[in-house]
Amino acid sequence: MASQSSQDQISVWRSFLEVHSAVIKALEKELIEDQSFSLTWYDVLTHLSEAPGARMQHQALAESLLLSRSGVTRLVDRMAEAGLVCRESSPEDRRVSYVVMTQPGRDALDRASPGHMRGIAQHFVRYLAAGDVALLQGFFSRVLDGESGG
Amino acid sequence: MASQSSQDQISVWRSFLEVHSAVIKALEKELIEDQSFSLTWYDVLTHLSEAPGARMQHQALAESLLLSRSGVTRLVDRMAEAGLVCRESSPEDRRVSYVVMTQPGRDALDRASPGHMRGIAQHFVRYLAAGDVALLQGFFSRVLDGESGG
DNA sequence: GATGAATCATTGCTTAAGCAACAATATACA
DNA sequence: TGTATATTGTTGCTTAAGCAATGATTCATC
Repeated sequence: MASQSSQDQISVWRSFLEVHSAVIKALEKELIEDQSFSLTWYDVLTHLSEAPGARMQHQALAESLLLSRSGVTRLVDRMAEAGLVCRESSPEDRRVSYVVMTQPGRDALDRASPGHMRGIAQHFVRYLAAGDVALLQGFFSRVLDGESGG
Repeated sequence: MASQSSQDQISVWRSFLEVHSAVIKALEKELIEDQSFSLTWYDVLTHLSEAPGARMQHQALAESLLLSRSGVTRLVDRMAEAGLVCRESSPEDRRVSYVVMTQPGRDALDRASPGHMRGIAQHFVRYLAAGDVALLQGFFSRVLDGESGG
């Protein structure tokens, strides 16, 4: 039971990185083959679908997606051109503009979702042993709590 | 013990993504502030330092770093310009060129390493509870075995 | 030994992201 | 009220990555 050496811990970190890269690549590939859009687009649609009115400010979207504001501006440009979202300016605060999911956006998400869920199951979830879920979630939550605060 | 719902599993996946993004950003920021180079450069130096003769083919480096060959070509261009690595062509196979760590590269890695290790400890490892290491490593290994094979 | 297929690194082109600077608007406070 | 400060989204510029095509070389098979 000598599994707390510094080497082991670094090794866990490295494996974490490798797993991320491998799984992301597999999922992205599938998503692009099936629906010809990226994981980022999927993320945008998911976040919008969960927001009240399927609408979010650029700022909030950037925070949720962990992207910069300028990144979101261009991302929304592309998705709007593809018809999946549109912009609406706020009457209350004329600086803000909302990103709103369109019906085609909803449809695209509905089409992509089952396959993507299957992909997550196949490339990630299926390797979880009984009891892993709770433990991993605990660990991840501690990281996120600790890192967001400081 | 009802912790195996599909929702929980998806939630673990999402948390995984968030943790990756948050921790990577923190580490990258520190590394750039302290040593003015990126996590990718650090990775290159680490892989080289662990390779026999501190040398690797582009191809092998690309596989280790999970990058494309063209990406590695340009990455090595930049690092060579900074003096941290150099190229050596193989006398046996004149197609291949090795990437070799220089002494400045070694020095840079030695300078960066302690701080980066501290960063990994602070932003990631310190949230590991007793027993998490073995369990996480088990999970990650299963993913990597499964995904590399198919 | 010669020719076709495979492998290695590189290059041109495209895409996507970040930072810093900006303009428009809102808020604070005096 | 008026002026300084902060916030929101956008734009210019830079950086880094991938794909597909290329050239050089090696391998395989006849």
